[in-house]
Amino acid sequence: MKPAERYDAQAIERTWQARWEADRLYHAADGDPRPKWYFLTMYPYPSGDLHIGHWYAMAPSDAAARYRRMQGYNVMFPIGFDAFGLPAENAAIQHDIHPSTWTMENIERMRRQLRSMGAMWDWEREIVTCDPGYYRWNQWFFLKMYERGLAYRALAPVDWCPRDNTTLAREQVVGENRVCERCGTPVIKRNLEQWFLKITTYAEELLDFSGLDWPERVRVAQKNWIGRSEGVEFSLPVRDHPGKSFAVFTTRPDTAYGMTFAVLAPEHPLVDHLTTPGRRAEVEVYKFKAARASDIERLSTEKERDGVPIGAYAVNPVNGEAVPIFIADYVLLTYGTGAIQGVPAHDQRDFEFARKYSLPIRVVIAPPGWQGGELEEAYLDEGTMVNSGPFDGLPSAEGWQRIAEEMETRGTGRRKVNYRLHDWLISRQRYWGTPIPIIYCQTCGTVPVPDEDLPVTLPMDAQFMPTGESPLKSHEGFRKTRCPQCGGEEAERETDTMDTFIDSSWYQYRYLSPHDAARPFDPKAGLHWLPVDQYTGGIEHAVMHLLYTRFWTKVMRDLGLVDFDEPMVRLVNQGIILGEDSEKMSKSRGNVVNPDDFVTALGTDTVRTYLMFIGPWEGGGPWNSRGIEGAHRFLQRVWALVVEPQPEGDGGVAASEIRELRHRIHATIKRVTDDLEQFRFNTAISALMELTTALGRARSTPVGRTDAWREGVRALLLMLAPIAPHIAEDLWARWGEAYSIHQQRWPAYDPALARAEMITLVLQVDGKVRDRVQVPADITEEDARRLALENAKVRRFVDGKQVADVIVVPGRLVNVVVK
RNA sequence: GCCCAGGUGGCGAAACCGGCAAACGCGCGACACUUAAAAUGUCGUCCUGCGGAACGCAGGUUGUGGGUUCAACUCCCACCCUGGGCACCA
Repeated sequence: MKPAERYDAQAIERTWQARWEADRLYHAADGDPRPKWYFLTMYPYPSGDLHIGHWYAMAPSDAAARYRRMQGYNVMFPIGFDAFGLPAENAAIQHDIHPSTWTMENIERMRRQLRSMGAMWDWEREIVTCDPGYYRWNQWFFLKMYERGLAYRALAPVDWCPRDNTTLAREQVVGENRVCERCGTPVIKRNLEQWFLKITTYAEELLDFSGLDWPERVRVAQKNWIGRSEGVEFSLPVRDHPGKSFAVFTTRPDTAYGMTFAVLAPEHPLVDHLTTPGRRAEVEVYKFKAARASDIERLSTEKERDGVPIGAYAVNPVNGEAVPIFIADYVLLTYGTGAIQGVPAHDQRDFEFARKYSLPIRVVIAPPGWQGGELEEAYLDEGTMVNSGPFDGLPSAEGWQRIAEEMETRGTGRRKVNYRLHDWLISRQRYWGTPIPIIYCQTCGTVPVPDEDLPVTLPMDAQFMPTGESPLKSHEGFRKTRCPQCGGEEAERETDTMDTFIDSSWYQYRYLSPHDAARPFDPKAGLHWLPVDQYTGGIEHAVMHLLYTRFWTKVMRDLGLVDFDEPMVRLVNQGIILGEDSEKMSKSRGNVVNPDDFVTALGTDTVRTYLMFIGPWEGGGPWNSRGIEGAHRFLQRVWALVVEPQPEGDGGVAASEIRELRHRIHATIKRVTDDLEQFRFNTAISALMELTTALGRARSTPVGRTDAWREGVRALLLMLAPIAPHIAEDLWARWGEAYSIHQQRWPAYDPALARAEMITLVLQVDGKVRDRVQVPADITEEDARRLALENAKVRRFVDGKQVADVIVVPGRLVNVVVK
């Protein structure tokens, strides 16, 4: 007997990765006759190094894709890089390196690290979004939307650092007093002309998830984000200002008689017109304060409500009463009409506001048993209408409809569905992004860049240091241009760039034909591959990215580019991998796990196996450096099973022993198959561990020299292949099977063998376990009952008492109920 | 404040439809192999009490308190705690 070879993960992994790549093993051809399966995992941002979080997202995705492939599908599993964005620009400013250089160097490093994972990515389809060949299609889509009126320009506030003279992203505003992260200057709001995409056009359709196999939590988050509500929008004339009025939206028109004040958002355009001279100073101070606060601050319930009267009065259209107009920061310009009716008796916020400023609180919906006393808090439920003129005595639900009708008849209001969702603001005052393909001409106005002039390329020699403007604005060569319509010289390009969520809204289509110069994707390839069958990625993208890509696909459908409504049929979101201290990994906490260290020490297959074994994928959880040893030991035990010389020996094997082993094998195949279907990698691996132990025990007995045992090893390797692809491939070759294990069919189980012949029947008395007996699986109810009643241990607890009932659960237990 | 997810041994977890709570792994302990150690293998390992003890026997245990049921980690009600998200949404 020669000594067995040791498991040398590094050598095996290097060898097989090179071979797979040379053989283009994972290239997914468009014309393949097998059924297609488009498996997409969210592409990474090239931040520098492949983080353990990337591994946690991608290794199990790869295993699931490999499993699908073994099920007989032609699987496409592409990869690329989300290469535009703020971090590159920050790195550039800090380290005086060009964002492009920084990004491309990171991509190069991450490609190497990604390859070390041994995933079945089809690198021939790689995309990099900062490549003009990619982002020209961002521009093309933008222009299509512009043509159809889905892209428009409007004033919108941004967070602004008055010292650096620059727009700040939310993450660049820090601390409770909201200062610029670079210079510490308090941030203010500034209105800029910016581009929007009309996602609200699709609000109703985006609420429809039928036909989508998406997690409940994502559907709920998107529903809440869209925030549909039904109500009435009506107009309030302003007293002493003929012709002036403003609209309010309410979901409670039934409370209209209870309005005792009105509130405008501090940013409301009418505020300046209506404020009386005596109120102006106080109003200005309040407006400034509101502009300093973040929405989250303004919306905090901890904070006391405050506001300022502007000196003007609005007339309640239902009863002609004049009520004071306030501004208050709890009213947001971006929701509804940016103005509300103040009904303190029936809205808690208005109630607190009215208390603070001693405004009347008029009950118009009587709570049950109400005697006309003062309320302690707003009454929000339905009730009987009072103090409401002709509507007194009506149930409020009916009053809702009657008042709405009356407003519509008189032309002062109309029923309306309102959404919380705003249009998508896509302008960024940044350098490192897709230029917006628009030209402003002194003569022709806003002119789209003609198709043949695309792409509008991002100049590499721009000054991207913070100077106070969009970096492209100071690049004369870029900014100054000729009008494509009139040829005039007095034309300038748009200098803002696009939100990077645009890149990721349609990248799944670009993978189909990443080098196509004539169109965003090849429709023939699209017919074969689309839509995406399975999408995986982090739960943090539950709303924005996943809503934008749904919107984008609906627009593409309306442009005739695709013939389906939803981009991804199935979605699974993994949880977050935490540091060993169960805290979020961060450099400042010092709990960041570097996957490269473990890959070097134990091998990729061990890291992959451990990440999948650690717990349910959708839950996330803490990393444990000790626990990974267990995964490594498991792979070593599989290794030993195949590689170590088999002990010689003789001896008869009973048919029942063979049946027992084969039962184990087939039951395991069933379990692992079911688990992988549902992304339950942890329990799949524990089933494989149990099978490995069983095969290891049988190995040194006569059963270890039977076909049944060899069938078990073969099945074990096949089932291990998606999880630990290198060791499975290597052992497959050593076992004498033909290359490659990754082109084999997933093992099938025989249902008859997967079923157990004997089961453990649990015998209970009053729900307490008193004995367990081995019985044939097909024992009759009658036999089970008799067995229980005759059982000595059961009788000890039954004797002397009366049996009230005997419950038999076939195949599981018998419960004898006494008394 | 609201919404979502979750709370099970020393730790990560399992229990799929209401039917054996703790599979699998980590850690720990004992033993085997070894001159020794590492590695590997075997056995043990939720808590309490009673056994000299292998084997046992009895009771208890899934954040807390109730409820439904022959039977509850699982369903219902109330509460506490943790994590994530957010919108005072008129």
